[in-house]
Amino acid sequence: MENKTRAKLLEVATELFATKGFSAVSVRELTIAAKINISAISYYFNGKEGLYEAILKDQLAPVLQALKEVQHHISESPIARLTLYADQIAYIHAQRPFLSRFIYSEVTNPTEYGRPIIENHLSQVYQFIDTTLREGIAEGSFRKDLNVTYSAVSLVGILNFYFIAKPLVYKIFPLPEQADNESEYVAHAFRVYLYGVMNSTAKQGTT
Amino acid sequence: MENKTRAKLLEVATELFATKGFSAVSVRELTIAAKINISAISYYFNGKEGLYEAILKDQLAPVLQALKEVQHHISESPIARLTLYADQIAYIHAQRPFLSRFIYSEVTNPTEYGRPIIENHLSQVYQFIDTTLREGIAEGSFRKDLNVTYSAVSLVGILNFYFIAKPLVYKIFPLPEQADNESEYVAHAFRVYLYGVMNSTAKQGTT
DNA sequence: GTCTATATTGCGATAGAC
DNA sequence: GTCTATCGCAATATAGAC
Repeated sequence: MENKTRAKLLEVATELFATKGFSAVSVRELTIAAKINISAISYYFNGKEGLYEAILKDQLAPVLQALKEVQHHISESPIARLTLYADQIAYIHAQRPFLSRFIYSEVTNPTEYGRPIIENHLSQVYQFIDTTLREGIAEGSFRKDLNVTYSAVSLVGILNFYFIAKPLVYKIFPLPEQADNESEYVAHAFRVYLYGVMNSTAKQGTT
Repeated sequence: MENKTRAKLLEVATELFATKGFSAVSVRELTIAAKINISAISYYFNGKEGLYEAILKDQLAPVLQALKEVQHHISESPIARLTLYADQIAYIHAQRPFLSRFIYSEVTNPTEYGRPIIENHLSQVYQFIDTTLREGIAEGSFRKDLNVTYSAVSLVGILNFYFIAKPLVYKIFPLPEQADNESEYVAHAFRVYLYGVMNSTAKQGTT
């Protein structure tokens, strides 16, 4: 029970920053929503920016973790490694429903603090995909006429876009909200992508 | 020479709103950057919000136009229609380098004014893709085990993500900035997608 | 650790002179 | 159509009482 105020503030601020963006949220709004005193933000986080930084760091922690995890599987095949990456994306986004909003916010409208962090994260992701695609091409699994950079962007786009578009998509196509559609979508999208980049002579065994 | 002030304001505000987001831009910042008087915003656009609305409307106009254009080609094959759509995306984004930022901003952190507009636009896009994919499946061009909703999201994701990630990608992989990489990317991504959703028995004639 | 009260700054908007 | 001056308000932050 030590830090109920701090915890409540983090919880409320995560949702508000995610949905409205950093600048559109005021500290008053935060403290009213969290039902805490206005001075608590300075007390615990040294101001609004400190609070945002703490939240961003917390949100991105599992992404860094996942990247390290994937790096430990260099011995596996390129396709297996990309599959592992896709699985982790589904898992992480299922755990953190606001993560994609923070990332997209920082990509489209970077904050001073967030920009270098996001750049570093995405850079690592692209390096990993780039390397893995090159190996897959050399190995003969992927088509050799692929532009590796473009293919890397395509993979990130096809896997991640769902998480930001989700509320909109469910508004347009009222599907049954089921338990684990994150991983269902990612599996589906990853299959489309794999079929799209694979060498046509080797097109089996991916379901 | 009638409206140099108004035009300059629109130009500067488009870039600033696109890169920083609506709330993070102040009217003072705008008028200093445009070297105009602070009262011009109210005079021409009835305030900051009116200015943003005018810009958003202007940015989205070609998207609506493109959707109407595509609807006129119902007689063509599903693949031809999706190809036409992809071509138009490349063309529109090449013409409007800030468009993707406005769209992503409104999707991740909607403004009061922008939300319904963007929802309507994306709804039309998804309806079009949904319908076209269903036809393609019925016709036998696309795999019949596709989840149509997921496949629609995947197409939008794979085609559009590049435009928002572009500055970051060029930072990570310093490629030669060439004239028309928008349509080059879209063509590449669309090919990957098509290979991914097509019926494997019909896999030729798409290059 | 929580509160009130307040300092300070910047915000968006506009009245009214030119 | 452009300007200066200023209004009213909300922003973040903090000093100091409890």
